[in-house]
Amino acid sequence: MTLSSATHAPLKKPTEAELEILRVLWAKGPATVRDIHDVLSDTRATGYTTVLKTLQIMTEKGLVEREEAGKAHIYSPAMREADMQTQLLKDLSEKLFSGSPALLAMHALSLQPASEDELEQIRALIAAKSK
Amino acid sequence: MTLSSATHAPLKKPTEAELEILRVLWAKGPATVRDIHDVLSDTRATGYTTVLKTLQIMTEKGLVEREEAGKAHIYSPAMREADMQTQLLKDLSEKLFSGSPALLAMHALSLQPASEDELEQIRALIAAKSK
DNA sequence: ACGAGTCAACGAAGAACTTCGTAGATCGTC
DNA sequence: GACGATCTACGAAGTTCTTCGTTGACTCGT
Repeated sequence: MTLSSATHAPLKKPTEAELEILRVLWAKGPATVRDIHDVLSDTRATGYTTVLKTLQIMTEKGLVEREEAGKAHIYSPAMREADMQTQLLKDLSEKLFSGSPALLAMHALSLQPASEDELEQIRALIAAKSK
Repeated sequence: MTLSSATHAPLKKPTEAELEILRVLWAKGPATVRDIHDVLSDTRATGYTTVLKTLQIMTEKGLVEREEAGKAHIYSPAMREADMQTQLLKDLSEKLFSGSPALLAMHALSLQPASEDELEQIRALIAAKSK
């Protein structure tokens, strides 16, 4: 008995193409297929109906929500960017860092020169955590 | 003109099933199909030939290397776990953290209570960076 | 040397993902 | 009210991923 209310979709991991669309929506806010396609076609060659189809699938999956006002539908992300970040970080930490976000964070820190600002923020975070 | 030498495969992102197999190889070292299947079938129902087929594909992709000594072949990961961690972290940071591993790290740190040991290591890391 | 067990190779089927062509509905303008 | 532009919906094709059944080869013990 798989119960999942109509209001809350059971959250699914987005595919590559879906994530690209979500990024546009997070950056620009609610948008039509045309809006999204215009942004995406700056970077890569992509057909209008391809974007449309993907958005239809994303609606079924519950990744976006659609307002059907007027002729062109308006799409919004169903999840905040921060929540998606959390979800994918947890996923990656489970698959590749023994389920430890801290280990993951350490590896990420060792990757790149962080700015002094960033380092300061991290210090603050740690200070707060160690109490 | 796609040139790619026979020796160095151009490294490809592993799929879910492939990553599971790699995790076994990183944990146990070089192993046969039987070894890997035994480990995996503890967790989930999976057929022997499924594992075999996946390993054959992974060999083509250059994700694993195969030594054909005796009857059963012996597979090893083509990439160290740390390098895969780096690769996937960079990928995620580009897709979802404006290309900033530091931002990613901060988000990861905010996810979970880290142990005092971990916090100490992170402090050390930061100290080294800010010099 | 025969039979049971184990192995790699192959092919095929089904699912998910990506792409896009075509058709039909709708809106604005003249 | 008809034309052109724009939109959604639908379906189909191609690719990748996952799964596994079957086949033929090899090995070991008797």
